[in-house]
Amino acid sequence: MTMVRNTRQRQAVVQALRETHTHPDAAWIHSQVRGELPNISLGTVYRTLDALVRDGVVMTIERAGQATRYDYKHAGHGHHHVVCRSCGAIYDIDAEDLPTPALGLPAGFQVQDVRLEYHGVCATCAEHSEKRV
Amino acid sequence: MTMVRNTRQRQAVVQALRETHTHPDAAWIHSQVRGELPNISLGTVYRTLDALVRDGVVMTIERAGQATRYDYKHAGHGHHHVVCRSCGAIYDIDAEDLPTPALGLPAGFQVQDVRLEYHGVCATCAEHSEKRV
DNA sequence: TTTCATGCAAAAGGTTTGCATGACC
DNA sequence: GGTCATGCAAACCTTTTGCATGAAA
Repeated sequence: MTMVRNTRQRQAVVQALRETHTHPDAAWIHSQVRGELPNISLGTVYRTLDALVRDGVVMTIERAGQATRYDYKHAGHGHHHVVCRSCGAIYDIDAEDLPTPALGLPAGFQVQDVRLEYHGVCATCAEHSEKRV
Repeated sequence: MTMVRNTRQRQAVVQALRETHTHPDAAWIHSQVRGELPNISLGTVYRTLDALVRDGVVMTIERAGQATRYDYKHAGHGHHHVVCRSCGAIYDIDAEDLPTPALGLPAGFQVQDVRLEYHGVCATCAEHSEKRV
């Protein structure tokens, strides 16, 4: 059994994630939590986020060269993500028919997280690149 | 119209991606391509890969803190990915029933790529962590 | 010949880690 | 009191970028 201590730092990080409706990165969470705990370190934020991901409380949206974005898994609120490659905006879409079946998984693989992401260009960015031509 | 030059470096990167059945990262591709072009730089590999992703020829599998893995999109061979969080292994599963519908997308969003990923722990890693307890 | 890609090396982030200190149980 | 988390700062790794050179069209 993994022992997890209920520190004030951990509480603050969880609270910050719960309250926002955006998909913040570690630096944003850090600056946010500093309002309450001015001395909390970025390292602690990262360690806490890692633990939350391992516990299945939080999921990540990862993009090469960009900061990982974190998303609190509110109960009964399954959704997937739409990611704009141009500006990095992330939208939520409801997961009515989640594709959880996953036949053909490797033998013995234990699924912890299913992520469905639509990558492309949002309307605003598409307009801008049209104008540029 | 974007002008893309057909350089030997570009050819070599594409060939390396076509030939492998793994999901290599930029460093692996670099060392591989060096067999033919000993002076090719890692920067060029990255720039080429970026272009290939933009062109829709290649897709990425991204993990925070880990090197991005690249996957050549062989025609008529749609598949999704199974990612082991412990050892980083990536498996392919066929995309028989791809969840491409995506109702509820933001207005005007142009989808370029749909990625469905199953994250969890592979059989081998699960065994090892059991033994450790 | 003009333009774009390359190589090199340095810089820029983001994330992880070691260690002494402090907080939790 | 023992153990684990924290803060700090340095290290690490991946990826990006500036610039002079070289190769494609």
